[in-house]
Amino acid sequence: MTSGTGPRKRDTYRHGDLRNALIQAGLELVRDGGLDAVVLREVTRRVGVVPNAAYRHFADRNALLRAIRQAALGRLAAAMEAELAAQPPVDDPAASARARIRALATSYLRFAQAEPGLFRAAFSTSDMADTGDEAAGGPGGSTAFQLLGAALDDLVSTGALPADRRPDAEYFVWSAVHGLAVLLIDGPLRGLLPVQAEEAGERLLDSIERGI
Amino acid sequence: MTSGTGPRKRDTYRHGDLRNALIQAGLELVRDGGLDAVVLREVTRRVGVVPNAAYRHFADRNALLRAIRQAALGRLAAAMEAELAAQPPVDDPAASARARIRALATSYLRFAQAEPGLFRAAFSTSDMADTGDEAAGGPGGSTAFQLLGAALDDLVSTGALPADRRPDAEYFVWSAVHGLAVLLIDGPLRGLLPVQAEEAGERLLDSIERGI
DNA sequence: TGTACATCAGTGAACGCGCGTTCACTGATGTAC
DNA sequence: TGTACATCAGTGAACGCGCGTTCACTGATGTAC
Repeated sequence: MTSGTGPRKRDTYRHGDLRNALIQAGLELVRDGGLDAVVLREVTRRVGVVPNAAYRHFADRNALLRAIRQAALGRLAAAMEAELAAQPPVDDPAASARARIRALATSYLRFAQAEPGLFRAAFSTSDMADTGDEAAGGPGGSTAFQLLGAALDDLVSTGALPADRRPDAEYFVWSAVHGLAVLLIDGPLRGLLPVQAEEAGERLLDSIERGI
Repeated sequence: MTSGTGPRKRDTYRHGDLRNALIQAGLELVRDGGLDAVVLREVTRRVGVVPNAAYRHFADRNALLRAIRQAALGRLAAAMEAELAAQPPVDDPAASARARIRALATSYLRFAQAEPGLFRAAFSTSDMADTGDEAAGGPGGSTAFQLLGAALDDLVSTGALPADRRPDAEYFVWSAVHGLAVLLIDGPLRGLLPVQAEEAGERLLDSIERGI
């Protein structure tokens, strides 16, 4: 056992990857306390570094907050990409595109339920005078929105969706899915079991496919 | 002109309605700073009262925060009720129920755009260890959700919506509308003019009616 | 109508606290010769 | 391979600040007689 819980002991004077370590510790705090819980001193404490060491890597607390939020967005995108990659191949290209949309929505909802703290932080704005920084993508580099847009494009190119209904369809789909996610974690549907949530997601997707 | 800006001068020793005044001042702070901006000392400062006076009316800062959040929810519900009341009468009862749903959705989206601070606060949860208090209604006493449910019920009773599609329909409708609201104030659709937002709302409602 | 009194809303002063940020520093690391 | 040196990541100490909350108080108001 080389490391327990609590602040890690460094054997080197330099940390090596402090910037990243601070973000990870920040995510941990966000997980069960929201962005408000990201107290600069507590973040550095967890990493086992003196408070002002953070200033080597972030201009101020706000910059750290922004980086953490971006990281949360990145995790969401990564979860969606992973689900997409795990999808079994489907012969019919139209069915494939439809399945991808369902996979994206499902993983979105699952992430929200599994990581409500990160999910909320990813979409929180009231803090950090939001200097319009863009959403972070996953390892593949695509944001959640872009993944959805691509799947909808395929739906059109396979003829499964009339081209005149394509414009802005991602806004409708994303709105519905995001709205359900909010209901599930903070609204009247909070407390639903994962299975029930999955089912609610399926029914929502039926409605979406009808409505699109 | 009996009162200017800044802390009000009281002519009586007692305030008379301090509890309510604190909530109103809190809403003002929330409007452009989010719930984080609701600093107990600042709230009392604005009302022209000493900080600890707040403790006559709220157990602690968190209780004040909860009351403010409830008030924000109440304002939303009130806006929706008002829009409903302003609706011209329609002969066909099915058309009337549909119109009411559109009116509710429209006012919801309008409120989000006009009062993003209050809207976010109304649905924020990360703060204040949320001891499951229920959503506040408008003057009529109904919450946003209940108003929507009633309109959907009417859609069924007029035969415009098959009864087997009724269950949980409000979740779908609310999800989509709430999701769009979030897109409009914090997402990629932020910055849309009110007219454009109105149009996006209309198109979303077309999709919803198709999908429901 | 007048007086005595209890209530309790708001006062005034103070507390300890942890925060974000600044400064001048130190010493491990990587590079040039 | 060995030495001198510049870099700059992390240190240590300190700052001023405004916060939430507590305490014992005061005096306007409403009520009982």
